[in-house]
Amino acid sequence: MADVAARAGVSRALVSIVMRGVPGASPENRERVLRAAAELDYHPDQRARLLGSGRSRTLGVVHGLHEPFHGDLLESLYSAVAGTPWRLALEPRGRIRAEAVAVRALLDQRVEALLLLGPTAPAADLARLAARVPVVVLARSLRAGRADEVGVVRTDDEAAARTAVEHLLALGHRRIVHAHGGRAPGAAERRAGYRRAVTAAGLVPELVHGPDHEVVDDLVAALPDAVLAFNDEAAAGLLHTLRARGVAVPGDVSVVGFDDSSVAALPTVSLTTVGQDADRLARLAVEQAEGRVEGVEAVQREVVVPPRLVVRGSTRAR
Amino acid sequence: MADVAARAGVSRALVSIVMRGVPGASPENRERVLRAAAELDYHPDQRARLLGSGRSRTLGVVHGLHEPFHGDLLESLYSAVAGTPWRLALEPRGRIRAEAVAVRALLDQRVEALLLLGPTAPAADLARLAARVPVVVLARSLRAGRADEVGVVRTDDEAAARTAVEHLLALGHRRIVHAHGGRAPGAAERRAGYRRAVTAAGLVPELVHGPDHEVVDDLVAALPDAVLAFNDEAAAGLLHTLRARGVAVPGDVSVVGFDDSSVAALPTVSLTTVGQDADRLARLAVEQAEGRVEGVEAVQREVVVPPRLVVRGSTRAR
DNA sequence: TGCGTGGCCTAGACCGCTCTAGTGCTAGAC
DNA sequence: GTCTAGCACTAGAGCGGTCTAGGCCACGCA
Repeated sequence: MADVAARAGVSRALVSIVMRGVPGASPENRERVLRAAAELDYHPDQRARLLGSGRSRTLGVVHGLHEPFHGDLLESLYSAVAGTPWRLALEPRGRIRAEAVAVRALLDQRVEALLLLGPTAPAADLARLAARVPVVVLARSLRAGRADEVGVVRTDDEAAARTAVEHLLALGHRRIVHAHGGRAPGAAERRAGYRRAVTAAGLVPELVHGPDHEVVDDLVAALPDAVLAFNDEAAAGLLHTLRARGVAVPGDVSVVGFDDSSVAALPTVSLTTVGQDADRLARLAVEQAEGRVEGVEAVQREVVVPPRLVVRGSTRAR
Repeated sequence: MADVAARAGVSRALVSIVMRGVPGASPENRERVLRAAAELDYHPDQRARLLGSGRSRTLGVVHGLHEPFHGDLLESLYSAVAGTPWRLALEPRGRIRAEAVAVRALLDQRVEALLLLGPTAPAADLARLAARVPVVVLARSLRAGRADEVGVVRTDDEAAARTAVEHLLALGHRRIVHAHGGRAPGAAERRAGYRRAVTAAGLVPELVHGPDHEVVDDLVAALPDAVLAFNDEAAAGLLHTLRARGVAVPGDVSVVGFDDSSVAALPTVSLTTVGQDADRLARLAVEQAEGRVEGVEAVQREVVVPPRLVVRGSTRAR
């Protein structure tokens, strides 16, 4: 920085002003400083910059290494912070790296808020964490009351199931089976949405747990009009197994998945699915984090985002 | 830090000594400082710490957001740096975030070396980058001479193809077709390995490009003993298509993939595949980066890691 | 002429650490 | 009894920025 100042014939303070892009420098000097910086290939040290200004302007993100949807969310988070003064610091968790380690690393970097993607920690731990730093949880629901200080941004799983059922009903299907996800996150909401939508149509809910061999046997024996799987992996597995047994999809039976993961988009799979709106989730999460950092009063505790139906080749009218 | 020093009744310098875990403090004072730190929930500011010591002790990692294998590599990288003084800084690249942006962000953090996972930049750019900071490329090969300053750690793709062919030969298969990957990274090496191994066994190489519909038609019409696909996705697609057409895998034909990705491990897929040794790649990459940072003379330019055959349910003896 | 006023610029404190160059003290060597 | 060595500890100068307070210099206006 001193070198740039010397070369441009100004003080270090003026270099700082120019590099930050704030008013307070004449056009000539601004130009001169920028040229000197370019010639010396000078780029301000991010760490020093953040240290000097009292704050870090950094949102810490904890994501799972082996969850494809987190990749989508991260992509959307980066576009959500583009153009804002915020930057993102990533710390992954995985098989050998615990969530707590990732959080600790972010706190040691003095991030101003934490964005936790599908956190595994119990609600009580999250509440304790939220007492020290603003926390926004993405892609996981948290019972109200347990952790009121924690912000939540999530997809409306119940609406997602309802949307899927309504799509199938619109195609003329009547007997719609739900292969549910047991105790997986979101599974309960999806079951509820399924039940409600099916019942509302005057039909009877039929639930089976995950598509294992026996379940598939039963399905093949008494083929329903459509199957609503718990997620895309389950749906894809089901789809392949059914086809291997000579059942045409979507000819004989329609299949719907959840998540709009990359599996669903594969040409050989081409799965109709209900996806999460990653862009919107990300944008809302950043806004929520920002609001909490600034101490805005009116920050909602929980924001629920409607899902998006993606129609592909695994569903067809009766 | 001053608060901790005051509470423990020592100087800030001694707190620094204790927090860094270096010798120079009496057991009593060490204990006292640690207790004070715990009571105040004091954790040193990472940025200030790195700023103060001239160096950052940080390896910058650029990874793709939508590449599952990078998740495995990251996991291995974190275990490779555990216990060393190094930390990792992640910057992802994706559809909207260019590799150059990620690299710039890492340089602004003053990382001491760059670990690029499957970089997309041309070799010339990498060479230019390597002139400014030590660079190690993972999971991509780089022609020698083009970028001698760039370190490379990669899997031996040729050996991988050879290993796969030898596995199939050992099972008694004779007519082995390779559905190759065209100009994808590593595809050329895999073709070469396939050709060499097949020819060495006195057989004739048969190459087809990717498993599209016509190719599958041809395969079904004149069923070979085994098919070696270019990667797991292609292999899984092939597997499903063949089964849907009534061809038993591995009963009628064996299928082998590449990469040992998560697809291959799915119970419904259960693909025999040749995988990359992520742990070893990661360890070697960290060592190489470390060597380059320390200016060790004897750093190899390219390190090639042998692949690992993972036998699952898609291959069977004739 | 005197007096704000605002734009441009600089000196220097400060952010929260590390690290060098000491100081003071005890103990062993001669 | 003096020297030296080594240990425990501290003062204070950085690290590379930001930011506050203030200086200087037109310029407009009474």
